[in-house]
Amino acid sequence: MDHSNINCSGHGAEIEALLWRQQELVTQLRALILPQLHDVDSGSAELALHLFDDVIGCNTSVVSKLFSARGGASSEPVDDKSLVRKNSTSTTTTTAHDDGMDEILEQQTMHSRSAGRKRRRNEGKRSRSLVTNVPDYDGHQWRKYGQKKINGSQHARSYYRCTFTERNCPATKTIQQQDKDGGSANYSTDVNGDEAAKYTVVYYSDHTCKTSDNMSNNNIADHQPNLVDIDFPSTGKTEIFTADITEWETELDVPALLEVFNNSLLNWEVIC
DNA sequence: TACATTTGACCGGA
DNA sequence: TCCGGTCAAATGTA
Repeated sequence: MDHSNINCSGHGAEIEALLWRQQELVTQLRALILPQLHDVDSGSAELALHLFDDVIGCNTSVVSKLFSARGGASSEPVDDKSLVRKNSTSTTTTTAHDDGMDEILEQQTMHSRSAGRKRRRNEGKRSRSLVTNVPDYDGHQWRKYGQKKINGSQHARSYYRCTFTERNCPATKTIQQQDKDGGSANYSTDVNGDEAAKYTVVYYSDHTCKTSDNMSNNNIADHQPNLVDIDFPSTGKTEIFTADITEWETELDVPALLEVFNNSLLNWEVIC
């Protein structure tokens, strides 16, 4: 891509938004395909997961490289609070009590608690928010570590972290079902005409566990991808991509998949 | 028995 | 003081 052709001051924001939209759609496609693919061939599912993550990673890099020169004005959907959070060094001072043993025990308790606590909140972490009907399966393994009733919301928010925290994977996510009375726009209808609940999913940080976990369990040597030719009419070129689709392409009903994408059931939104 | 989930308490930022 | 994110003991489950 010729970066010089991108006018960041003009259409930059629009291009950036489109790139993020693309990324969210790929994420959506991943969530849609992987569960089906996993039932057919877990090996292919793992490879597809890796490919999807690579695509998303490439997209993120493109956005970062193209717009990093805009003085940090990237519209990457990060947590707003992180932008206004000051770099405070103040610490909470413990009120001094003179209650002998009780105070010592209390201080020890307080110390052990605070020492065990890691950095609070998701300040400074990258975040990506989206709305989906299928919040659970996104190709990663999550462990729920909390649930909280949120003010003004009918449903509690669930907190998840990556199962592989022992590998220092910092990825976390929150899932919150959208309120039903917030208008029909927040609810889509499924194939039966029933209202399908929509969930706001916010991902924090990136997975650092996937390469060691997902790929190590599969014999990549036995999983040689096939080459796929894709024509680009705009450039007149034919690019060769690697993909392993022969094993599952017959299992997936592609026309139905496209129809689903046109259906409001998968009306994803990007929350910036 | 090991691992996952639930849930009330704790903590820190606003 | 309120609110939301996290901790960790209790509980559930395979």
